[in-house]
Amino acid sequence: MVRMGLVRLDEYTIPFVLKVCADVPAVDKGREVHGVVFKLGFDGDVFVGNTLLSLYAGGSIEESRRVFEEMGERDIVSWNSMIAAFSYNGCFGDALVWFGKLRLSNGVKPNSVTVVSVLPVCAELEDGKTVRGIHGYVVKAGFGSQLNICNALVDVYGKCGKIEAAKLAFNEMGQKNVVSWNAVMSGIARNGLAMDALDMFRLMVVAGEKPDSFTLSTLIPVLVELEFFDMGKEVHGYGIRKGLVYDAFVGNSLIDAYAKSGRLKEASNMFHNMNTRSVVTWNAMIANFTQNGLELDAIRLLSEMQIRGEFPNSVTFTNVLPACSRIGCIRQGKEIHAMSFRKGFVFDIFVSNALIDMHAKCGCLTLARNVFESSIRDEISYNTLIVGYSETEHCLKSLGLFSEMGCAGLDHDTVSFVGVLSACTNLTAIKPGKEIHGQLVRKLLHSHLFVANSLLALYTKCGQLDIAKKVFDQVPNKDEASWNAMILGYGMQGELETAINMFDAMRDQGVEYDSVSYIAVLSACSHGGLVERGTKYFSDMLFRGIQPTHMHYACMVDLLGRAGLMEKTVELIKGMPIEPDANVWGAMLGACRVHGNTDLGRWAAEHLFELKPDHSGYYILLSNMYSEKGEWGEANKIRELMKSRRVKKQNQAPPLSLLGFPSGWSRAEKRRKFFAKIEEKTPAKEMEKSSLQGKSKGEEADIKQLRKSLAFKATPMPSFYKEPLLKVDLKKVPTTHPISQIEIHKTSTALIN
DNA sequence: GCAGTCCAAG
Repeated sequence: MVRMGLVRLDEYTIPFVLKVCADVPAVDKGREVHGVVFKLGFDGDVFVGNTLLSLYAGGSIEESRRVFEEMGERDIVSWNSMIAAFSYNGCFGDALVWFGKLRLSNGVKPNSVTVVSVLPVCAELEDGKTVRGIHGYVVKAGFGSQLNICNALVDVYGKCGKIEAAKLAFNEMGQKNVVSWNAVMSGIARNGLAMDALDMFRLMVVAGEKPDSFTLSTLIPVLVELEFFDMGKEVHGYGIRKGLVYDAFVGNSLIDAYAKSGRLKEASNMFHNMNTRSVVTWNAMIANFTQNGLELDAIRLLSEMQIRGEFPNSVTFTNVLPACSRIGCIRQGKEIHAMSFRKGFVFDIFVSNALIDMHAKCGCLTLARNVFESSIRDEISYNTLIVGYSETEHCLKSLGLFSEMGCAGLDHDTVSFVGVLSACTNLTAIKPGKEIHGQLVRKLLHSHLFVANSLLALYTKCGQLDIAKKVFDQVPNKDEASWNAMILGYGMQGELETAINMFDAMRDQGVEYDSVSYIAVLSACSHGGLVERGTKYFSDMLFRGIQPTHMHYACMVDLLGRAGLMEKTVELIKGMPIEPDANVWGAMLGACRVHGNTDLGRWAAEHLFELKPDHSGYYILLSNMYSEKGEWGEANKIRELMKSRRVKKQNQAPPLSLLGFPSGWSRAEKRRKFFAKIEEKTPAKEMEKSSLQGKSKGEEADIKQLRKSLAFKATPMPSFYKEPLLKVDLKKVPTTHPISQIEIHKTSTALIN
């Protein structure tokens, strides 16, 4: 660096020194020189002023502006420097305003440098109108034959969504180079026209232009979009032959392509063979793991990238959060939340939506709501929360959000409808449900498969089989869930013959039975006391290799038990390969009650006392069984037992299994209860424990190790997030039994991707 | 002697 002490500062040396200060950069030294300039009275000189502008271009807009204003005269370089400074500092609006001022000023005219500086600004602001204006100016001013300007025009038109204009500008170019082709292709691709982009690529090859690394990194995502994975492999081969795969962009797109086609190993190979890994590389790899069910590896990679000195960004968090909720790493999820908060990523709508989803999926609806309330919101934010609430006892909030969404000017889509209908189903709220059905018909969405399935769930749950049937008949491509809903509906309504006929019709129509279909038909059989048929269906199911769940066993116990086949029932329970749950024992107890079998009833009840210690109904039922037989002593004993265990008699309906229906809370209900309980006590600990259930020893050790080794430290949630923002407590909603929507939830999972 | 350099990935 130049020692200023040795340099005589005059109007000849000052620009030279200033240039050095700008290049190093040593802005503070430059400021000293600026002082000298001022003192010597050179600040009116255009050339000196321009050098000062270039000194401040990288940082202080205010200083640049002051220099500009204090300049005695300004030339095009001064104006261009100002526009560049605004653009560099992200002040795109100001850059355009100054471009406007320049056009209005007398004497100075924009040149080609101005045009290439302003065009990227238009792209940032997606301001197609201004591009058109600039295009006109380019032609008028005679820059129309400059390749780089035409390329920039094509590019910016594409980025502003003006595809036709981009194509036109491209076609009008007298000569084209590879950049022109790449620009027009990427413009088409980024506007979602993957097929057209591929056609453009073919034309490019026909025209004899050699694809370069830019071409490949545009083309590969296009092939992914079209699911042309084989072609992707060909492109990979071409990249290898031409040495283009060493390009970071190409490598990253290839990782993504292999990940999205489920080729985990190829993606990993790409990752390991890359010599420069950027945050994008890590993100692609994390997405690879999350998408292919290796959630643990996704979370592990988040810490590994930090160990290797790469900082996660908002995309990293968006990709890793779904992994956290899926394997119950709520603590990691919360750490990411805190980290996003510190880094300001919560202001990124993708991150805030992923956070809402993560909290909602983990059952922490209050946290989800807090993020929602303090972020900018789009359709996905609303949908995530609507679906989240619909699986809890606060279903009413789904309805509130659904209408709020409309008031906020956002369009309801199929996910919103599925969510709100699921809430209506849980609430047995037929009236709002019908209104929503009306909206669906107006929007022509009523025969959309997932939506129609939600409608079926609603109408069958509310006992309106006739409407359900009409909806059902209108669905063109019914799936298992559609049939299951109807079978369950008829079964619940007691129209057993119809239920069983539908079950048979289902397969005749070419729709395969799934686990739920058998629950539906078995419950119909048990209603009607059709022991033989039920048993046949059960063995049929085993024969087809469908693993019976607790629900299936509960149905069978109900079926056999009600028919008085106690020995067979006991045999079935004892032979179960899985531990019987409250549904099974509840069905057993119900059967014993019907047949006055206190011995077996006691056996079942004792298991139930263990499994559901707070449930008064079972005690009362057993006690009543004894009193019906006149065994008052035993009856009293049970009442005493209940008292000593401090089980309060609640004003609650008996479990549905005792009413002859295979009961048990739905998955959502179970999850809600589970989370409500642990949220009160030790959220993170219990959550972690539960996420280890059903994992093998190795996996368990892995998860534990991972939790220990995560590179970032847990930070307490800002108190801001702890305060519930919703002060109004909505009326408590009675919980209901959403059995008929077991299949519906599968539509609501892929919200954030 | 001062300003701008086009097209790509998660």
